[in-house]
Amino acid sequence: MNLLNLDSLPIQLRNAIMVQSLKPGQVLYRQGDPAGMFYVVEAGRLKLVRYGEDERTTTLLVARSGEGFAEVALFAEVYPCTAIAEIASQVIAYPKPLLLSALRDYPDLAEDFMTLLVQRIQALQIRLELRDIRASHERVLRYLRYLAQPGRTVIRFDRPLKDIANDLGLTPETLSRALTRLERDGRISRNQQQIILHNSSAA
Amino acid sequence: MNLLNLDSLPIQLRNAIMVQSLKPGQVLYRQGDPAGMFYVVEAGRLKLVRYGEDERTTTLLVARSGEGFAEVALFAEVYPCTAIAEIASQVIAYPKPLLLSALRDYPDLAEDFMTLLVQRIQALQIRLELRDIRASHERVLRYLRYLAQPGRTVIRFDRPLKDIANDLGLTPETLSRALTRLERDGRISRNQQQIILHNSSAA
DNA sequence: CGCATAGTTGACTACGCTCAACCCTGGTGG
DNA sequence: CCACCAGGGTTGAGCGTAGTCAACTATGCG
Repeated sequence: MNLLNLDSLPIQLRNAIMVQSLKPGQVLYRQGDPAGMFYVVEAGRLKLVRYGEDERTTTLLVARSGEGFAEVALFAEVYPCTAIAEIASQVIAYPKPLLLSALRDYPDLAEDFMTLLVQRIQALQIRLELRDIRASHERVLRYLRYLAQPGRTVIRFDRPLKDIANDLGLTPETLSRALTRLERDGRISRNQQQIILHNSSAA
Repeated sequence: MNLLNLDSLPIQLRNAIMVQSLKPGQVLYRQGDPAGMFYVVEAGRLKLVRYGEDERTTTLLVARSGEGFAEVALFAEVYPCTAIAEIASQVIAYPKPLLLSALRDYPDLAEDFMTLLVQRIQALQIRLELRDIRASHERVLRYLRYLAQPGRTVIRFDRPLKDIANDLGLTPETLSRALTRLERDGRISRNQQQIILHNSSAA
């Protein structure tokens, strides 16, 4: 039983899910809206952002095809962040009360969900750890190594560098300079959208 | 049923728990050790730190009396961080396989555990959001407001400022200067270990 | 073809880090 | 009981680096 595998779900939950299509830039739900659904990305890409005061925005998560999000909403009254489609996307919506009762009734499903939560925790911890690296080029390098699949050394960004800069807590200019510096120092190579890591223990 | 309330636990789990005492500075488990236990702080205070390369350390969590930790270990082979007692402490240890099977058997317990995981996610998100605030004094102010109980305006630190500085991604010097600046600007007052927030919507 | 946006590069600024000295407190031992 | 010491906290001076603002290029889309 798996949240991402529709056929494996209990029938009453399976029957209650809905599919929703989103245009690029479309908002799925807003920070502060009553929390009614849990979502899984069927296709496309969404981002979850929190708006602080004075224009600052923090991207809490980028959810890609096959990934779930809004898990926090199951245990809260309102959504703590805003979900926006970065590109055209389809999402599957699970009504909160039904999913909650399914989690009570099916330990397999609950275990699956807990695994999701734990992975989320680990991802956040890694991002936090990244922020402790002061030097921008070192931070970027660590980020790249984290992105690279173990063993592989090539990375292709599927979203604008300026968004990645924001995730890393840098300005686009600083990220750009960090990348050129890493290239100058021979730590990476770049051709068009592709980045190749060099000579390093890819963590 | 509640993880933190021993009497509410199923009997086979209740019988398996162990209490352990720790001296200040003592290590409970180390990053990389095989993950065998989940813990709850009975008394005292522990910190969970990750060691990066070149001396950097990230404090992932400070667990106080009544709080659980090492939840990630239930879904991993090894502990991803090191747990150290900051002061003399007692912890309750739950053997991983027993707790896992209890989570399967008792939906109430599982729900309780999921709530814990979600709270952890939210806390990490808040810390990440804090890091997006560049100006040190604004970051510190937000942190203070976050620490203050809703409605209350007085904060008492129970651990050294240098540790707090590290949590905030600042040096002790910068934190010190940020606090004096906030005081100079009338945003806070200080007397000995106590800080009072002023004139603000305490978020 | 023109516009909007992303990315890059440059010059300047500003803020946090580093290193250093100093104060203060608490603990220890003579 | 006091002298000494260790560690935390504060303050100062100087430096380095990321941010800011600006100009310019490249790319994609209408």
